[in-house]
Amino acid sequence: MSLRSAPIRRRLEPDARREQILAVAIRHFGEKPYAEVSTTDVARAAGVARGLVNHYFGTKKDLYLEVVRVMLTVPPMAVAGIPGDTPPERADAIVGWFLDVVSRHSTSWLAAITAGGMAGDPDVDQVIEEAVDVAAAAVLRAMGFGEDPGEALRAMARAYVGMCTSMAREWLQRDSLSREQVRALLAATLLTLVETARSGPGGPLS
Amino acid sequence: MSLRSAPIRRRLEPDARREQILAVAIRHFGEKPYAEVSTTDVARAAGVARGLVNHYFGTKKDLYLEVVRVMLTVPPMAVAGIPGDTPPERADAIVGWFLDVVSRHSTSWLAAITAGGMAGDPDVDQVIEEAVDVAAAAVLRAMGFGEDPGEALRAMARAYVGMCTSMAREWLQRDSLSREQVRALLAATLLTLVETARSGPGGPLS
DNA sequence: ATCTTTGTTGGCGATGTGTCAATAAGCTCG
DNA sequence: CGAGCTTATTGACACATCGCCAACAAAGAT
Repeated sequence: MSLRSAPIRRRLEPDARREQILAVAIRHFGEKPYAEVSTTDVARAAGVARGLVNHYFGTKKDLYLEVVRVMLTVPPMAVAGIPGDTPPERADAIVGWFLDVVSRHSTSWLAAITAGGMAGDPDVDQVIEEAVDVAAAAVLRAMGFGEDPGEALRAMARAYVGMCTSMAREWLQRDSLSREQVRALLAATLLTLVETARSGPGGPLS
Repeated sequence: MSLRSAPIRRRLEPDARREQILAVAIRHFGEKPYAEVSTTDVARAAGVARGLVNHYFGTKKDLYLEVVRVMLTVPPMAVAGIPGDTPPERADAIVGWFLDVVSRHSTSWLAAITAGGMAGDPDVDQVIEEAVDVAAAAVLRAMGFGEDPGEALRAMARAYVGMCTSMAREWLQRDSLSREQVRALLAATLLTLVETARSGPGGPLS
């Protein structure tokens, strides 16, 4: 019998093992909610003792944080390469780019971004907020604002990104909107944002 | 010694007891993330055996669902009473009303709405989506659309509500925007939405 | 072939959760 | 006023998961 009921234990480079476990964890957390994924599941699926998961990632939440971090990491993109001279053209271009990126990673990206809080956990929140902030900054840069557009403008851009994710959900998950509908409204909203911001940089009349 | 180290067991009406436990649970889930709240905590704070919590609410998740449901249940409001004749006036009014409601329950409301998924749990998602849907419908009604504005429009309104919550966060939690800034951008965005929707009801040119 | 390093394992203790039979609080009726 | 009854409430049991750590062994070094 060549049946190896006891799979010989194999020794991997730390980086390789870590990455392998992380890959398994990403798949699991993408399919089931946090609470329904046990480290035992991940360990078994990775063909590894549960203790090893803790060894590499510490806490279960730490593992989850790493997963979300990876899921939300998008190619920093070439903002400089956004085409168009007029604001409407540039708005169209950046929205189109955003929709391309999101639709490419659709399931995992949306799963991570809508994890929006894991019921208010500060650490998870922070990771997500950082990702949103990066996206918001990219949008502002692409729309011609400098490297430091001011806190108020960044806040508005973050809220705009919030609307973008909501619309992406409607398009990709609920299928209640077409890509064109999403594109049209997001582009128009972005222009409204820019306009409103320009008319009252520190708030209306302040 | 009048010290009662063993507080005599009190018998309450089921409704009263249920409501009392729920109140305690609301406070706890509003302060700490789901995972860090144990049913033992809730039971002890309510001066009750842990088993009783399960007796009244079933699972811990069921309890949490009830909490979120209560937190997101906003007075159905008098949408009919929204003042203003022109769209800009009505937009201003409804945004103002929304901001009033949110700021009144600020912490608990935001905690519930940003629980956005409890890391992807379908049940929690559904409760939140229902609340968002109700809010979206109210906005559309107030803006003069009929009782059945069509699926596409409802989807856009839901995404708009998503932006509203993002901006509420920026205002109430991060303090990065003033109420006036939030009001101005949300009102302008709402007008843009209405305009975009009217110019292409089934999507641009469809 | 033996030593050394360190990736890996398996189990212990603690904590949290759902369930259920046993208990007693408070009302009713004799 | 006391016995009986209903049922709100308790306490403990069984099970699952988690973080930790000492012991083990795979693969390169000597």
